[in-house]
Amino acid sequence: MRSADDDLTARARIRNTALELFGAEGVNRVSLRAVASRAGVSHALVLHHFATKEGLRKACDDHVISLVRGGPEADLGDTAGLTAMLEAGAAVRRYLGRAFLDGTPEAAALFDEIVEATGRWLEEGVGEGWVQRSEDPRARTALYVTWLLAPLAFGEHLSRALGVSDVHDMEAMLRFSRAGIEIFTRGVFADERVLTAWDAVEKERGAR
Amino acid sequence: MRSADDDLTARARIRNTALELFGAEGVNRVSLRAVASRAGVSHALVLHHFATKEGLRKACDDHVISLVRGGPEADLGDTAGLTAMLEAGAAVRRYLGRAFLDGTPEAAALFDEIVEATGRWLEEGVGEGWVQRSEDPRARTALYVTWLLAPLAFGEHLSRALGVSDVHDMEAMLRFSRAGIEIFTRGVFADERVLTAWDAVEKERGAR
DNA sequence: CAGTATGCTAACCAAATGGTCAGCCCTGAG
DNA sequence: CTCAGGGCTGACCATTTGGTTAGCATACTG
Repeated sequence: MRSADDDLTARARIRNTALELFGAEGVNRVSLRAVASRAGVSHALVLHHFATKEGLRKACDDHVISLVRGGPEADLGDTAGLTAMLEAGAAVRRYLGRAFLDGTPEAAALFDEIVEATGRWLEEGVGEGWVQRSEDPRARTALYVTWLLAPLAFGEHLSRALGVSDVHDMEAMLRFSRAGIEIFTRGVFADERVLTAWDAVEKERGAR
Repeated sequence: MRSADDDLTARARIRNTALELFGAEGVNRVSLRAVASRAGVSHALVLHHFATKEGLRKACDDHVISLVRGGPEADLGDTAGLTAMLEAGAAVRRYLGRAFLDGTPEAAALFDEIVEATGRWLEEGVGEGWVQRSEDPRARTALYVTWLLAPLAFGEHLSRALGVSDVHDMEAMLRFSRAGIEIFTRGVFADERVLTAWDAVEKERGAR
């Protein structure tokens, strides 16, 4: 890993280091000096290349997003981004989770983009009959995407619940993606009683 | 709101203010001085009551968790915590989302507790026939809980996708919970082809 | 009344942070 | 060779941060 890094320009090395640290600790818990020292450069060089800390963060955002966008398969359709997320390295995934949570404009744009693509994909599926019709397609799409991305944010807890040591362990990821597809395919509830109950609650709320 | 706060002890007022700010901005982006000034006290008083910033954070954790645990209905079963989350105020929800993301020990314990309760509930449902049988019950439970909590972390993006202005708008929450229950009840996919495709991919991966 | 705990504050402190600046070193062009 | 420009650094700076301390006021208790 370090030997591979040696080939990179200092600028790229700094960005990669920042990506890693930001993803692991959160942007504002990581100082420029920490990034610099871990990248083996002076902290002034970081500013020299990225002007401000915000500039560095944005560079990370752009890099990660380009990785996700221009992934192996150009088409976001198929499994709607999930594959790209799966393929991305652990550091990138961690960073993405933070970015969505911190609500940077770049992350928001990416989210919206994924929602839009997924919306089209689901709609297409409805037309072709392999996706259920929804009573609120827009909400369903948004929630579907949120759920796909949820493990990025809850990875730590998820892995603990599965009894896996490493948060972004590949085996664990495969396991819960499988569980997710199972839910998306067969649902969780075997009959409509929860749905009915919920509708009753809402009706009562409306009457109140 | 402010008039209601006037009745509280300064200690409680500080905690509530911190809860609000921490939830909105993230713990480490909020200074003790910011909390103090917003609560209308000196920053030294904050330390006087909570000793350290970490102490304040822990007090917030404990408070929020006790709110969630000892909610209206003592039994976490039914809708498995979702109701409690719905009933909790926006500030509390925001804070909870941050807490899960920051991975504090208290949040982790709460998560595990919810997973356990939900696991029992789903198992019971399987026994009684109103919950689908799963091929990996543990993974399903973990994912189910993660998905229930996901809106806490992705609220901002979710509301944007729904075209709602306020992140924790009640109407929006009702709308996507309904969409969620719809998915849990009927699934998303109308046939098993995605599941089958996924299994094929994994088999190929295993062969590799 | 004396004494003492408690809520509270102003002033202060050391450390760390993001950012600036002057200048070194090295390569590549004239 | 010269010299210009980019990569890179050490030293410096203002600001903010979490945390400490001494002390004030008020209220309860003997």
